[in-house]
Amino acid sequence: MVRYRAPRGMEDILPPRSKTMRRLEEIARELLALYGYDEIILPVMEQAELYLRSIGEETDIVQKEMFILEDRAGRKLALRPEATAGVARAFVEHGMDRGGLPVKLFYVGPMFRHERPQAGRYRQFHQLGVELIGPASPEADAETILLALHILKRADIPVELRLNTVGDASCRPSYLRELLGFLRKRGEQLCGECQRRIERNPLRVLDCKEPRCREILKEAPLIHDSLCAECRAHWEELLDVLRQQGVEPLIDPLLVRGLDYYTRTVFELVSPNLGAQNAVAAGGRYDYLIEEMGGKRTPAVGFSLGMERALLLMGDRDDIREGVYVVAQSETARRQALNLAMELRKRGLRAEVDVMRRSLKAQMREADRRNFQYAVILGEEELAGGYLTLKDMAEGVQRTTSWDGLLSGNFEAME
RNA sequence: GUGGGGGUAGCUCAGUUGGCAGAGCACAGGGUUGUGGCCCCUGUGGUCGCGGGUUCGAGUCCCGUCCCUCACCCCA
Repeated sequence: MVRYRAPRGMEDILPPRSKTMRRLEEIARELLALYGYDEIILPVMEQAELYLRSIGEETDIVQKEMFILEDRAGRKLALRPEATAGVARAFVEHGMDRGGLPVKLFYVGPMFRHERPQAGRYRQFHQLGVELIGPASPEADAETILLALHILKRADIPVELRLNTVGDASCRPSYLRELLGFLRKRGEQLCGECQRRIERNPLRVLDCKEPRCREILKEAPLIHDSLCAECRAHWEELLDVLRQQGVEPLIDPLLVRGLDYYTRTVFELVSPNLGAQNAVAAGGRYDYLIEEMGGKRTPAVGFSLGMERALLLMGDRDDIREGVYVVAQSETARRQALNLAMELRKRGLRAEVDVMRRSLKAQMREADRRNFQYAVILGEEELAGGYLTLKDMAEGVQRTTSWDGLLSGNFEAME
């Protein structure tokens, strides 16, 4: 009987999954270096108000999904539901613009949302995210999208790019008025949830999945018809740059993201193999967030990638045969086996010895099961004769060798 | 928060009309005194999610509860 369980929605990531997760992270880190991003390591908690201000008070994340706790002084802290707000806060707090723009940052780590767990959705999950702070250009949007695509491609995860624009402060308000007018007129026919959303967050009505809502929304005014000249130009240039890079986005005029801070570009990288939670990575532009955090008006764009979701689409790689398992037959041999293993390790080789005090046969089995390339046998005969037996575990052949020969890396001359 | 499907060995799952709790895999030991994989034998391992009820008897029927899972909502 199990006495304790991991908290609901919080998963233990065991080997070999943990290895695969590390592999994904390494792939990303490698590319991030090539694109010129440096890591920022943030606290996993922030003052709760930070999220109200940045993500939006009416969003579900803030309304019902935050883990909130009080410190001893009575300050309300929230476990971070996402990291962009924290990056923006740190950027402002440390005056990071003083070293010149752009500032290119990435982060990796756990996020927390108190939701009902589901496939690809956890209460603690890991995101790897990128923030490109400073540029207002569509090329910047394109670069972050291309980077996200690049990472996923390297990880062998096929995705589709869904793209939209949500306008900015100069065109969104008038569009919202227009949309609101439409929704109020047709509100009766919408689902109950949408009727509530009309007043609280009308944009969200757009991506309702109810068939009858979708039907009505076909006639809804689209932001694309209301974009200001700047937003339109930005949008078209972005499409242009992406296409030039061989990326054909799926333009989804109804794509709206759940965070209030987005302006202009929003995107999702979705996989058809994920079930309902199909976004592996998502992001967008947030030109006012830094200012909202008390900094100078600084445009920025970024995305975050759900590691668990990516992991769902990655297989665990088979371990390749590697290293030396030192098999010892007698008690005295065990001491020497440990010595040999230590010497091999000092030379940078994977080397292990039996610590379960098991039989030679069991040690051989272990060497095989743990995918060692070689077993070195230190038995009675070897001790007496002052030599070692080296066995190639894949080929099944063995020969004698000397301690020195082994340490000098002389594995190759096997028959 | 709402709905569907599930909780039996470490894992994947059988378990007939209520009648002694099983298989495969994994793990451990062995198969003529040192040698892994294939094969064979043996073994370890279950308060059948938890609590109550019905019954001579409950994994099985009833009630409650917790958890997992999928979907809605929302999102990475």
